[in-house]
Amino acid sequence: MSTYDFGKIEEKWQQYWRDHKVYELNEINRTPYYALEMFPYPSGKIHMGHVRNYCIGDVIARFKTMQGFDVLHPMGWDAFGLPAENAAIQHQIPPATWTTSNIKEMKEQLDSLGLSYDWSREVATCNPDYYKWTQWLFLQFYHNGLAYKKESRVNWCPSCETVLANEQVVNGACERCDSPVNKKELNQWYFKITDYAERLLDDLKLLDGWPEKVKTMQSNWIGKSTGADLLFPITETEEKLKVFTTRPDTVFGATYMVMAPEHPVVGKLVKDTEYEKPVQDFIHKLQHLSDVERTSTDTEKEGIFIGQYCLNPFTEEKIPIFIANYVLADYGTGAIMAVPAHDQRDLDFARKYDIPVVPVILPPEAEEPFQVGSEAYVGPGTMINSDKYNGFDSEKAFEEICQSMEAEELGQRTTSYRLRDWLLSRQRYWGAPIPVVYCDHCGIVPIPEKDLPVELPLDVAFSGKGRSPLTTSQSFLKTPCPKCGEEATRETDTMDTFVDSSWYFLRYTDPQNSEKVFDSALANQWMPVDQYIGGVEHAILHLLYSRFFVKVLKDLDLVDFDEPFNNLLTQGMVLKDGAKMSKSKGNVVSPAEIIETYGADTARLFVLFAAPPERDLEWSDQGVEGCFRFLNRVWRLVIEAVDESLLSLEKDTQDEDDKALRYRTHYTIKKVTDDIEQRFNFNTAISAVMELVNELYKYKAKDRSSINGTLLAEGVNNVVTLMAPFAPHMMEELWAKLGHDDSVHLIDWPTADPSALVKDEVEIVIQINGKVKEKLMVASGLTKEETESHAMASDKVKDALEGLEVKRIIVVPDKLVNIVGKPV
RNA sequence: GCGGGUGUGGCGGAAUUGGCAGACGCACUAGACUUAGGAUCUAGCGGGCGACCGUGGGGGUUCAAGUCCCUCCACCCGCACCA
Repeated sequence: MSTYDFGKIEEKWQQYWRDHKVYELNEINRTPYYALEMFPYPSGKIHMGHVRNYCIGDVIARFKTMQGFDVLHPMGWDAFGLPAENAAIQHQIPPATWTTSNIKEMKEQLDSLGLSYDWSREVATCNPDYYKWTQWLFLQFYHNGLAYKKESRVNWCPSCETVLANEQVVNGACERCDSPVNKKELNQWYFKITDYAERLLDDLKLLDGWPEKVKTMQSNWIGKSTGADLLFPITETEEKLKVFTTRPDTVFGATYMVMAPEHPVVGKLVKDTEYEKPVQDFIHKLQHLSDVERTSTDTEKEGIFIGQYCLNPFTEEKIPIFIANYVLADYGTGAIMAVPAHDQRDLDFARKYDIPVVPVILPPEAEEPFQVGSEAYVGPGTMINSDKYNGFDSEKAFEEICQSMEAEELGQRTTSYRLRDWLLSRQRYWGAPIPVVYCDHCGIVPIPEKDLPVELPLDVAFSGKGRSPLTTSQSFLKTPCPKCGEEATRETDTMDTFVDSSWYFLRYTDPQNSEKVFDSALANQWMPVDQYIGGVEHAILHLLYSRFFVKVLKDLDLVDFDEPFNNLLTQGMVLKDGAKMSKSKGNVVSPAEIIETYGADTARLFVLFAAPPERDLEWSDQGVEGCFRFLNRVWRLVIEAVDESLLSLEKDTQDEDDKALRYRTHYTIKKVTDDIEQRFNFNTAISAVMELVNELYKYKAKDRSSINGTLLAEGVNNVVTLMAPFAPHMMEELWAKLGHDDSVHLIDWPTADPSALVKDEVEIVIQINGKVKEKLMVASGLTKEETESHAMASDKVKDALEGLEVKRIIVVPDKLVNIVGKPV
């Protein structure tokens, strides 16, 4: 008997699929289905997270193909980014060389898993024929007022004289030279994603196929809050301080003001006063802290009075202005009215600096006089200490105060979003150059479309120091102004790699188009993506940016849909010993080694079997062994059945065993189909096939005369068919051994015969007071009354009811009877 | 801090709509075959002698709770320049 030689089989079928272009898609004849997995950053080697992600996608793609769809299943490379530039600095390898060789290596590893990609559509974001269109899209944003420049702060290493990514800042110090990191103001490009905040929020309700948790996270990230902008006159100046508050109803309790230390007006207010020096010292001290650290409640609230006062227009009282660490410049107006009685952060601050705390809302069960304790009251209630609004319900006061404030031009109702505009400038080399020049005469001039792409130059130095390698390239830096022809300077910043990945799924629909970003008809035909699969760590940024891009493209009439991804599956992490696999923890399992030892089919089966896709997966070497054993069991089942000529045995009658086998076969078809299609529960799909295999072994072991070859063949063929998406190489081989001459991946997915699923008898459970006392086999489909009389007729039940008075009987037909009894 | 999630045998997990907790697999134990077994096959496998007890802890709703409600605890992930 032939043994399972996975190495040979996998190589053979991968070759076959390539030679026969099994997964290349040219014209569409059937219903289109777009299956997409998040493309990887080409770090050089695939890790188990990739294996998991791509195996999930591959099962879906193969399954949908067998169900009769024309499936688009492409792969590519998110190829720009920081690691390539680090490699260039460390080893003096050009980023392009490093990236290209990584792509080659990773592609071989992906192929070794037997994934059904249409490689003819491969894209890499670092190729000029891709980033040409990234630049083109930037220009469309620019021309439509969606790209603009403003000052923004970056992490700055004074020793390397370079900008650092958050990731490169370790405990406030530069990861390379350990110097303390500063902040520096730079003029940078932004996309106006905030213009789309409302639509990005609203359209979440179109996304029925997204996990609730991802929608919630996006909604919270956008962070819509309604409230009011209020104007507080600053005494002794003509200035007014604008604050955003979600609680205009608490304005009578505002006893001080706080501005963000970076607020542009702060400098003006303290200029040439005794407060100037301490304020500047305070600002300096905050510089190395991140927003998370600054606003953490673990961090003590700290602030400083800046020597100025505001007039609270409602109470007419003079209240002091502070700057403090807990107010952020980017949110709202960068300044708040502080109401210590009704905001915990304000209360903590007020207590520390001895500022009056005036309650203005009485909690429902509290009584006057009301004292604020250590906790601020943030709920609704009855207005107090609020002049003519006293006694109002706080929600009503909210409305009245807003109206009065608008009438007296003291402010207006507004909506504020936590979402900030998208900063896309990166002071890096390995990214798509931002296609603009700066001309002394004409200012900012976009590169004309015909001159795209603006290619990355090769005459650059990688030192890890200085503003960006691009500033060292003379061939790149100077160029004639497209408008006036005078010498101008190119923008040396490149784009955030999230820009590249916000539209790659559109390029796959028309990857070789050299005339257009993509053909709209093709995009409209394939998009939205039917199933998108990737890590939950992308739940916010990548997915939000992609949604934003599609909405802009819709407004530009390039596409006719609103959302990029109809269905989203977020897979969990791969863990070992309870922790994420990482080099530093030394708990990495290399996919290549697993494939070498057990074959790709075993590796695939394990990552799909060990946990449902949404949950974290705990790696287990022994679990891998188990999957390998199961595949061997399938192999022997088929080979033995063929070798012993069992599949052609004839038998006219059908006995109980035959019926049971047929039921099991069709039950498994239904179960596997449902599990893949409706729940993505590949683990339970696989375990259902395991059960069928166990049944088939038992059946096969019977005397030859009692074996129905047709039913056995039906079972065996279905095992191979149902397993085809999971273990594609072995099933292809077994399919051939079963005498078929077509590819198992191109046959029709089986459907269960409903007649085989009808059961004559069912087991019902009899409970007394919720405890199981008896199990009975009864005919299926009985009425409640019939079921109840079966239950009451049981001797065990009669015994158990001894001394009990029956109060109630609950009957769930075909399932359960619960008799509620009470001691007499 | 803010936001999201998870918690079931020795382990990974199953229980899809509130209806038999522990499917399937791993590990383990015993046996068979065998020169040998890290192959394969057979049987057992939550705890307790038992009545019973068991789904992170406590409380509740219900004839019935892993599933619904309240509360507490533990752990994990994201936080805008990693991708």
